[in-house]
Amino acid sequence: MATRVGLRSGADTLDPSLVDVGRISFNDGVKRWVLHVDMDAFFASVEQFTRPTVRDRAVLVGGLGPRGTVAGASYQAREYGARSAMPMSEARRRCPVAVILPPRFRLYQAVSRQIFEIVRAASQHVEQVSIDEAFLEPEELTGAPTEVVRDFASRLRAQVHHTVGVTASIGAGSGKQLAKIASGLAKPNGALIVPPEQEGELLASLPVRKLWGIGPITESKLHRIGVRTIGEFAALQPGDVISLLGQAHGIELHRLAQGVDEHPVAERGEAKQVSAETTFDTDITDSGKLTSEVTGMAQAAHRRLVASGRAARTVTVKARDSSFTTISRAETLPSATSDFSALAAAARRLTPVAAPPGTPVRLVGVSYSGLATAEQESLFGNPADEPAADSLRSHAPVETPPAMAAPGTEEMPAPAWRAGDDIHHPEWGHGWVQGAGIGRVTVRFETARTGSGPTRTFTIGDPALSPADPLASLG
DNA sequence: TCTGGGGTCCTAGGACCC
DNA sequence: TCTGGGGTCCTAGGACCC
Repeated sequence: MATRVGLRSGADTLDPSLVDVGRISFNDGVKRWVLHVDMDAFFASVEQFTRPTVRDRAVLVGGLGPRGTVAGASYQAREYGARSAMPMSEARRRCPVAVILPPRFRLYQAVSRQIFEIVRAASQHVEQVSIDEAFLEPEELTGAPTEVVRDFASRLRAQVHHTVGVTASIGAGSGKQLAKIASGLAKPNGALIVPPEQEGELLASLPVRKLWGIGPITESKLHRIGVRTIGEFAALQPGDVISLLGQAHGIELHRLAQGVDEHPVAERGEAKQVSAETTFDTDITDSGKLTSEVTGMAQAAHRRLVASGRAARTVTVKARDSSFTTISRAETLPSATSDFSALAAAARRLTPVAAPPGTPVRLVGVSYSGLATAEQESLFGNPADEPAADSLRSHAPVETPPAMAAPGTEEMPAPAWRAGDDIHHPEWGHGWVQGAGIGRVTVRFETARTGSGPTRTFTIGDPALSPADPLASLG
């Protein structure tokens, strides 16, 4: 059947449902197909691809400190019960054989960019949701039968895998909600195209938690009144939904549960906020230390603010105490600025308000919002607010970043290699640190293109070893 | 086993203006 | 002097997502 698509010969064989294929039409109830592309265990998969030795092994990507959590777990690690967002200590307990690797976000970003180039080439309408997820609404699929969508999805998956070396799963349905649910069900390395006539049944049988927008709190509210499936939720009276979940949120979720989902696939705008935060290995009480950490976060967020060519009007400082209570305090400036000293000064003013002196603090963060483009800053900024010397000051670091202020290192030591670090050796090429023991470091020399490579052990201070760019591990 | 870091959107209340 | 209603801006917190 599908092979006849587009053929115009033999008028008697024309099937109206096929004639529409490939025609651009967004009108009159012709069924739209929304696809959701989701990379499988993205961070862990990129690690497995670029470090062939761990390709078939349990891999946990995440913070190595005492308060680290799992950012990515390979499917092998998931078999042991390790999961994303789980404390790393718990994940290691469940999966002692796992290889633990610190995240290499720049590498994931680079791979992500390649993936979405492919995706954008396949569809005019793309909405990137995160580093590893996107919705598509390819015009050529409007009104297409299921098999045509299936072919499209399998070509796209093959292309992604061939180009970047990691697998994607794809779900498709009449709206974003169903496409997302379908991709989840298709994982790993699969595709699920939900025909229109099966959507209702599929949706109704799923637990409410699967609905996009229902988290642990809303789930337990629904459980309390005996509602466990999306079908049961859909059957509630609108009045009951509103009193339980609120007007806006409740009604929107209720419509989704009933299969009403007309959200367009649309590219997202620029970020509305830029932030940086850090959790300390042990709580901080010293206010001087706290202020310097806040300044460090102000600087980290400022780097990305400037990189995006923007200026901010509102500065927010967030502090979380030892009881996990989070307090935020904000200050809005007269006009948007990208001047570091002005932003950092506001952050420092807010610090004692968010974290009264003496409070044991486990996390601090700085966020910039009320963002304007840098041009808007110069257009609307009030010159009287900014002394002439400001342009000079803005380039001078206000304080030494905390990392460089670490004491007890008077003799300049060799680089402290950590497991997972990228390394270059003039003879052996690109490698990564498998282990760093007393005075020694073991390096595995391999990239995505080499296959599993050899290991060599060096003394820590070996001058032939130098830090390498993670992107080099793509080979 | 105590709970990361980057975001988005919504709500509610107070200040302020008309 | 009191009342009130609408609109906007700002702040703080919470739920949710990956």
